[in-house]
Amino acid sequence: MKLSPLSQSLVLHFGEMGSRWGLNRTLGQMYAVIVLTESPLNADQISEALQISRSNVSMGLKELKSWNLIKLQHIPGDRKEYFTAPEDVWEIAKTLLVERRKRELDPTLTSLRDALLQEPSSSEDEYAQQRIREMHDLMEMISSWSGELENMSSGKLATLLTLGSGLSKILEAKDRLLKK
Amino acid sequence: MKLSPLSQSLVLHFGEMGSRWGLNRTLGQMYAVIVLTESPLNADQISEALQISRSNVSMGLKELKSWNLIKLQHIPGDRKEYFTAPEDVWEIAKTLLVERRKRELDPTLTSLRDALLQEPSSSEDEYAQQRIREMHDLMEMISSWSGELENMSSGKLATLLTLGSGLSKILEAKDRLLKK
DNA sequence: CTGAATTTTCAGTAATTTCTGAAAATTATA
DNA sequence: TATAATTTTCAGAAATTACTGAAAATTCAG
Repeated sequence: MKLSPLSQSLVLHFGEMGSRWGLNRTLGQMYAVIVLTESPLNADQISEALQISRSNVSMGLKELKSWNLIKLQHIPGDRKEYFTAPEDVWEIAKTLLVERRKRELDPTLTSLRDALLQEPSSSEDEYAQQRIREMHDLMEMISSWSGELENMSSGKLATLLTLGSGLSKILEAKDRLLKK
Repeated sequence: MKLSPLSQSLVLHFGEMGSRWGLNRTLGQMYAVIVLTESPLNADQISEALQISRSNVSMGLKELKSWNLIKLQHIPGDRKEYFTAPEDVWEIAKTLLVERRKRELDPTLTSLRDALLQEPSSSEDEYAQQRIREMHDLMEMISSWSGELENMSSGKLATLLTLGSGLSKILEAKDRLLKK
């Protein structure tokens, strides 16, 4: 499978961004190819399109599965496994949110909680625990809020995101609103 | 400067998380020490606390400055430069949001826009552009929404985050609410 | 200015991460 | 159940990233 110049350039860009997104270059490239191609792809096609080894593709697919970013499909009469991305980009975004929360927030929340259970052994420790408490409360809020978003329908998410500056106004009015 | 067991264990944790947060181990550790210590720290103290070379600290501080995560202070009678983290963890969170948007979203938005300007040269390209359009619109929304958050006061942000399941209710009522 | 204190830079090295090919494991058809 | 197709694993190699010490640059008190 050969990529068109259009896809090629985006695939390269996703590769460069991959590491910034908590993936890595190959994973970024692989996902770009899968997202941009309408038909389901098998490992050999990905390997050829990106000029990387079959085994590398296998490892990459394993990782993309662990991120829940790809869907496995079977094509009648073909023993190979084929993969697609979800059709709805909102779904993809929500999945990324879930997974990044799991990887970037949850372990730290645990760690902060542990630290709060320790007995402070000096005034320095007391200060540290105070900051730990603040970080913990903040991350807890972000975490539960992100859980909230994860359970919203794409439509509702879109509504929320398009509010723009309306958001502030709504917040000002929220007490009035929630009383009912 | 020697770290207490309490700080030590969190510093190690932040080090491990560093790379997942788009920093790296040393940067994560450095920031943990700075956040958890009440008094401003100079490069030598950080170097000693983390057992890393002075030059490594220098590079790390440069990077933390580029992230706007630390504040430079001068102590009367001392020529060294001292650093602290913002007192308000919400400020830190907002800064992280700004910087990650700049690094993780903005370049891709540019790239997606470029791709949309290309002339599709096949039906495959047309499909690709359709997905690119969806990704672009989504990322644009997230980007401008995050800009919205960046300009909110900590208090308002806290209100928003504590809404929890109230969020959905508010969204349902928003049309009614915004008419006024 | 001068020079001591401090910070920054950077080439080389060390550590980590990613990638490959070969072999092992799994799967599914006949 | 045997075997051919396919996927996965993994040890070593390659590539990338991070770290160090020495030297250069900067800063500032006298």
